[in-house]
Amino acid sequence: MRVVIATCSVDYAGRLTAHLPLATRLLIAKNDGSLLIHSDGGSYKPLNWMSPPCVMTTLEPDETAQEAGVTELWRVTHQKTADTLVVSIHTIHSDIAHDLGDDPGLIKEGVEAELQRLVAGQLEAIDDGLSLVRREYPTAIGPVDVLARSSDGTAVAIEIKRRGEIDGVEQLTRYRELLDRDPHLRPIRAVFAAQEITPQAKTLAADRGIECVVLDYDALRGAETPGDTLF
Amino acid sequence: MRVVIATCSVDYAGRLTAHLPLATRLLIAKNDGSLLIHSDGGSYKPLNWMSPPCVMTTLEPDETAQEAGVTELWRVTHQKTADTLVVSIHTIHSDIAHDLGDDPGLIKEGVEAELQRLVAGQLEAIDDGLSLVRREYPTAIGPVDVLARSSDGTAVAIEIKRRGEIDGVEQLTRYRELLDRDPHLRPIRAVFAAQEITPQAKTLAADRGIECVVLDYDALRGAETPGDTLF
DNA sequence: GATTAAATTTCGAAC
DNA sequence: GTTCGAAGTTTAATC
Repeated sequence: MRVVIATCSVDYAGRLTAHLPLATRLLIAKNDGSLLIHSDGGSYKPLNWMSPPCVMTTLEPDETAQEAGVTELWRVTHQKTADTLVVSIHTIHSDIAHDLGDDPGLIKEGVEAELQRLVAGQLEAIDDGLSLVRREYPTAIGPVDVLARSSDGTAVAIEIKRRGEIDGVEQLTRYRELLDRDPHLRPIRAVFAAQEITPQAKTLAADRGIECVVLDYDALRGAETPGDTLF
Repeated sequence: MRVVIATCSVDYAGRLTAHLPLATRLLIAKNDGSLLIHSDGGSYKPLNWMSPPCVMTTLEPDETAQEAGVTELWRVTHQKTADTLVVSIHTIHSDIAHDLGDDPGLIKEGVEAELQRLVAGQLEAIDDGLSLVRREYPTAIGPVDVLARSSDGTAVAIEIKRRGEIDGVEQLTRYRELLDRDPHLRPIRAVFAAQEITPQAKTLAADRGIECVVLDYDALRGAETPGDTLF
């Protein structure tokens, strides 16, 4: 990896055409040929970048460019897509190279899968009297997160999201439509459960006759007893 | 901005819980307190990060940590959400600081808005005999990209995407449903236009009686005459 | 390999 | 300030 702080301008041509005016920025050249251009702000997204697989070549600026103050030209190209990124470097303030080696990678937990597992084990968080039929209940267009039965025997399709948005309601609507064709399941009750639900999603759900439940992750986690994980 | 190459392990607790085992990585501390942790691979997304607004503090490792080889501890916290990122540094290989100043920002062109403008000006790319009613035709749930009329007077709702996926078909379906309630427009013909359309989106569109058109961006751009931009 | 859904998404605009 | 859709999205899972 090579890390450079330089005053430069940047041009990109690919999915779109973009230009960065002359300024001082952080350039990160990774071993796979990819390049990131960061400013001292914004979030983790670079101002501009080139994704691997790609190749970086350093070239001499032509006379016109030299007169404009360009001392070095970096050209990064993606062979397949013909995307090209050109960095016109005026001044290099710092230039560091270091071999990082492979990274063991991120170990994470606590995402949607766990939320689904928690809800499946504590259906009372959705409604009283529900019993689990199965998680990831298959349909022609993909599995429903949870299928359950109410105490009166009605089938309940539950879609679980971390953030409930309009797309999730659409997804659940499609599942319900398919499940409703099964005479053993019809009529389906549909529940949209998420840690947070946008107002628009709530409105659409209400319009479609879909119930909304806001989940409390900490409460679900806290209520889980060690024994629950055995089932 | 401070740029450090260090052998470290990282722990994050917030939306999820995550851990990075000991390895050599690039640490970028931006002026707004945010921190990025990059490996020598992957795309532009860091292995781990903390988004602004947040505060970074450097602390002395306790005795246990020191015995484990930790020479420095960085704690980055987000006040509102209580997210916390802790970097346990064992060895610093490089440590650079540089004031970058504000960035003028990216100038870009060629995104969906332009695609919409091009199609509105060249409705023959959709079908022969169409005439523009208006772009961004308003409905209760948001504007339809383009509303046009066929030569026989039928209203045509056109949804334009760069990449046509199932969501776009759902969106267009909702628009058509609403527009169909207007006696001056009914019955609505719906067209889903995109540079690429996924098979599943095509299938759903066909099932809903929505036409699909694959757009050729370069052709649209090339066919545009200077005069067209006046209208 | 293609496709789909999720992301600690981020980013920008409209309301 | 919220909310919502788009992104040169990226990434992981699934077919």
